[in-house]
Amino acid sequence: MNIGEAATRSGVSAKMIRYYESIGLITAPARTAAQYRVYAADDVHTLRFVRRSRDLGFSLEETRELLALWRDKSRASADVKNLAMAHVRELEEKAAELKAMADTLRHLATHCHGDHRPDCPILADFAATPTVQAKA
Amino acid sequence: MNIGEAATRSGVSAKMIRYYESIGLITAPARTAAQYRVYAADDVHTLRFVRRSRDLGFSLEETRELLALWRDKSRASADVKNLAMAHVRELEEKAAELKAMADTLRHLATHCHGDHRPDCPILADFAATPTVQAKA
DNA sequence: TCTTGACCTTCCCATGATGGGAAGGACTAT
DNA sequence: ATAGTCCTTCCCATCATGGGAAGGTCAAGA
Repeated sequence: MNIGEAATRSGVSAKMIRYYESIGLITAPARTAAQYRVYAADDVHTLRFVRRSRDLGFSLEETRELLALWRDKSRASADVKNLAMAHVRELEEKAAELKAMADTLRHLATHCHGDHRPDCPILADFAATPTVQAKA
Repeated sequence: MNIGEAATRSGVSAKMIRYYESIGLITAPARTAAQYRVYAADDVHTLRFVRRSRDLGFSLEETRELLALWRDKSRASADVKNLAMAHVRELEEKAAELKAMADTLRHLATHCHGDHRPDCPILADFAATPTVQAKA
């Protein structure tokens, strides 16, 4: 099958398939005489794996590791679990960070009338001279 | 004061100050005969405003709007509040998305022994042929 | 006065993951 | 044969930030 069909079947755009190939995430497929890439069903399987990994927020480098583990039939499940749990912690940290930003803003907005008057504690806070604060 | 001092005082790197100027987020300051940028205390104030906005997750374009509102002494607080609340929703959506990813992964990891054996439901899930699923 | 070191300037490049689009060749159905 | 849809490679853009080179400037100390 051509790249278009592989894209449709895997949910990975043709553009991305070529990119993944260029960075060595997936192996280069065979080509027709006219240089068209030719994919097998198994390649679609791999692309779906990548898609799932990306959907769960793994970076391409992490996905590369997961692919290696997937292909290594003798891998230890501990390696996979460690990678996954490290990622879970990253995701949760990031989520907590966003949540904290949202809470701060929501709090400021609570005290903002939200009418035609110019007075607004949100801007007042932004403009306030801050005490030294660390950046996450 | 020179750009280095403005950077230290505002918490915005010199690199970023120049960049913000180049995209018109902040106005170009006066220059010495040797082309050194010269900042006033008020400029540091503006930079701090930008910094605070960025720390709360506003994009540079949103920050541009907030700056305009800040400078417009006759703004309606409703405009500020709307912008802030729209951003709060974005942040909360994003946070929920990350949390969902983390939950899914944590769930998969729960059923993974995490020992020397190769068997691991995490990879098994990744490799499973998915039913059609929408991407967020 | 000269030197040194810390500052400043502009310019280019890199990141991560993705998309847009141009120019040109290949294939398919009418 | 012709149109339309696919494919190819190549370059550019995004978003916000940092790294670093090459070269000019300034202040302090010998």
